[in-house]
Amino acid sequence: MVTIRDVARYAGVSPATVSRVVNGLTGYSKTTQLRVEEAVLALNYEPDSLARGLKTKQSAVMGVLAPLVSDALASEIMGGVESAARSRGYSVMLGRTGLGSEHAAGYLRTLRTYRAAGVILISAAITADMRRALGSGIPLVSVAIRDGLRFPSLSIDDERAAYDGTRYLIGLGHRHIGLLAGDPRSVLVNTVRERGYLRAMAEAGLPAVLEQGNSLYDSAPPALGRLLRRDPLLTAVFALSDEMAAAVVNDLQRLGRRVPEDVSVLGFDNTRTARHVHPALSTIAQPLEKMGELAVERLLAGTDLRPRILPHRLVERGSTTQVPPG
Amino acid sequence: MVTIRDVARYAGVSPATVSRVVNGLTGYSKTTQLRVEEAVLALNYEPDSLARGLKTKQSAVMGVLAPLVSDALASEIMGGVESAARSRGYSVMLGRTGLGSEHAAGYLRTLRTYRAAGVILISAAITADMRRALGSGIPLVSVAIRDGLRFPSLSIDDERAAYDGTRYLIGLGHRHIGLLAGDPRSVLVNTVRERGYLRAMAEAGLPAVLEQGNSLYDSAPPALGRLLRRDPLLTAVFALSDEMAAAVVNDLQRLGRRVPEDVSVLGFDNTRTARHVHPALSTIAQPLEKMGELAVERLLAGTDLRPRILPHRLVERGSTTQVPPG
DNA sequence: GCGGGCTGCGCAAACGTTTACGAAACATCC
DNA sequence: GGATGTTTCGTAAACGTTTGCGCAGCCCGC
Repeated sequence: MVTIRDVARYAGVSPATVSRVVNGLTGYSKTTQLRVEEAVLALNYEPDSLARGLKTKQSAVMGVLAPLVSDALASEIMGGVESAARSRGYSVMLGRTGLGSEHAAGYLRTLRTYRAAGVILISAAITADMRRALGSGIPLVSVAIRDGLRFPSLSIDDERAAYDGTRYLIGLGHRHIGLLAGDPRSVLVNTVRERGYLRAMAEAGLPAVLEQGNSLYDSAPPALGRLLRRDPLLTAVFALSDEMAAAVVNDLQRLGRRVPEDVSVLGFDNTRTARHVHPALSTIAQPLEKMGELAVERLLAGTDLRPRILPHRLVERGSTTQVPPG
Repeated sequence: MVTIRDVARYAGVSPATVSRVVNGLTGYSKTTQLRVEEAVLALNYEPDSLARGLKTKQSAVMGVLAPLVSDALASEIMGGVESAARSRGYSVMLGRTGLGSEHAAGYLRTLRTYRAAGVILISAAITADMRRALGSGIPLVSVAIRDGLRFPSLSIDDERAAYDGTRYLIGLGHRHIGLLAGDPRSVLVNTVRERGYLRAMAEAGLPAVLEQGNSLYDSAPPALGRLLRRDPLLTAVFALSDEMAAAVVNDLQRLGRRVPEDVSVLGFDNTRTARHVHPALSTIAQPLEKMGELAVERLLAGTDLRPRILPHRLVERGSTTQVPPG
C-alpha cells in the first residue's frame, strides 16, 4: 500500500505538504503543488479513509435505513440517496430496520463507530431505543414520514394527500369508497393518511369503510374481502400503497369485477409497481427519488428542525373512472 | 467519546488487557475479564471501527454494487446480502455501477480506501477498468452473472434456464415464439440466455425471432412491436426479465390480445413484479435472496474460483397456456 | 533450593493521517 | 539595512486501536 510518506519522499517534500495539497488547503507554492500532484499520479496514491477518519473524527459515510431494503418505495428513495451522496463524495451504508424498527438501534451503533456523518431513515418510526442509540452522536433525517418535531423530516403532507385522493374519488361520483390502510406498526404515516380519508368522507357526508393491511401485496386480498363484506356496494378502493393497490386490482379481476368499469382503484406512492399492473394505477405520487436527494442535502446542511413538506401529485392512469351508472 | 483507555482506567488494567477481552483473545484471568466486562457495560464502550481497521488493515464492511439500486432484481439480492452480512458482523456499502459499469471502478477505489473485506457485484459486467481498480486488493464475487473463470461467481445456468423456458413453451404447442432479449451491454447474461433460446428453437426446427430491449419496462413495448411485425403469428413471447414481461402483458392487452388465451408470456427472474401483473407471470425463478446470502458466505470463505451454479425453477402462473387452436 | 515452563499482564510501538506550531526564506516598507 | 510581514514548508504530536515483547510471579519437578 502506498502511503502519504511514499508520496512525500517521491516528491521531495514532507507528508504535511502532501496532505495539504491533496486536501486542497493553502500553504504551498505552485511548483510544489505540481510536484506533489505528479507524485500522487505516478504512485497511484489514494488516502486511507480509515486513517483520515480516525484523525478527523469524521468519515464520509452516511447510513440509510429502511424497514425492508427490497421494497419498491425504499429502494427508489435509496436510489436518490445513493446518487446525491456519491456526488458529494459520501458512501452510503445500507441497513434494514425491520417492520417494527427492531434492528435500527444496532445499526445506529455501528454507524457511530464508523463516525458516520449521518443517517437517513426511510419510512420507519423512531423508537425510544433508537433515540438512545443516537445519543448526541449522529444526525438523522427521516424521510417519507413525519415524526413530531424532534428530528428533521422530509415528506409530503400525508393527511392532505389522502384527503385529496379521497376528494378525487368523490369527485368522480363515488359514494362507497373503501380505504385499505397500511401497516399499523407505522402508526405515523398511517393514522395521518387515515385522517385525511376520514375528513374527506365526513365532509361529504359519506360513511367510512376502513380495513388494515400491512402495505405489502399479500395483505391486500383478505383485507379487500373484508371491505367488500362490509360494503358490497363499493365502487372505489383507496389503497395506501401501490403494492396493495396492485393486489386489489388483480384480486378484483379474479372476482370478476372489472377495473375501472365496476370499481375504481387508487394507489399511493407512485412506485414502479404502479405501472406494472393493468390497468396502470392512478395513484398519489410522492417525489421519491428527489426525496432521497434532498435528504442527503438536508443531512449535510445542518440542523434545521422544521419538517420540509414536498408537493404530492395525483397521477391519473387507467385504474380509476367515473362511478358506474346505476 | 469513551475510549479503550477510559475502560482500562475504570477497570484498573491496561488498554492491552481491555483489547484482549473485548476481542475474546486469551491471556487474562477470569476475574479481570469480569472487571473489564463490567467496565465496558458501565461506560457503554464501543470500539472505534476506524481505529481498529487502521490497525488491523481490515474493516468489517463489504460493498454491494448493482447497475441500478432501485431495480427489483438487484434489491432482492441486496436483501439477502444485507441480512447475511449483518449476521456475520459486517456492514454493507451500497453502490450503483450504471448500466454499462461506468461508475464501478470509482466505487472499488473508495471501498479499498476503507479496506473493505470484499465486493459483491450484481448482474454487471467486469470491465478492464474494474480489473485495474480491483488490483490485488479486494476480493470480488459476482452474482447473477457468470464472467469467465477469473472471479468467483454465483448464478443459475442461464443457458439451460432459457433453454428450459423455451422448451416449456414449445411443449405447450407454441410454434411462433418471440424472444425479448435484455440489455446488450450485459452481454454475458444475454448472449448466454439467447443461446439457450436459439438452441431450443433450432432443435425443434422452429424459426427464431429475436429483438433487443434493455431489461426495463419502457423498452419492451417498442421491441414487442418489432417482434409482432416480424412474425404476426406469434403466440408466445419469452421476455428475459420480468419487468419487460410485465410490459408485454400490458401492451398486448392494450392491443386487444388476451393473455394467455391469444398469446402466452413467459418472464425471467421471478422478482416481486411477476406477481404484480394480471395475469401473474409464469417465469423462470432464480433464488435471488439466497444468492445474496451465499455471495457473502462465498466472499468470506476465501477464493474458490469455481463458478457456483444454483438451480433454477419454472414457476407457472397465469400468463402462459396451451397454444390457441387454429 | 534451583531451573524451567506457565500464566497474566503492562509498555510501547505501530497503523496512515491531519494539523498546531515554529522556523526559514523571502519580500516590503520606512 | 533593520524591523516587520507574509509565504512556504517541516517537525512532531496526536487520533484509538492492536500486538510483539518482556517481565514478573507462580507452580512444578528434580
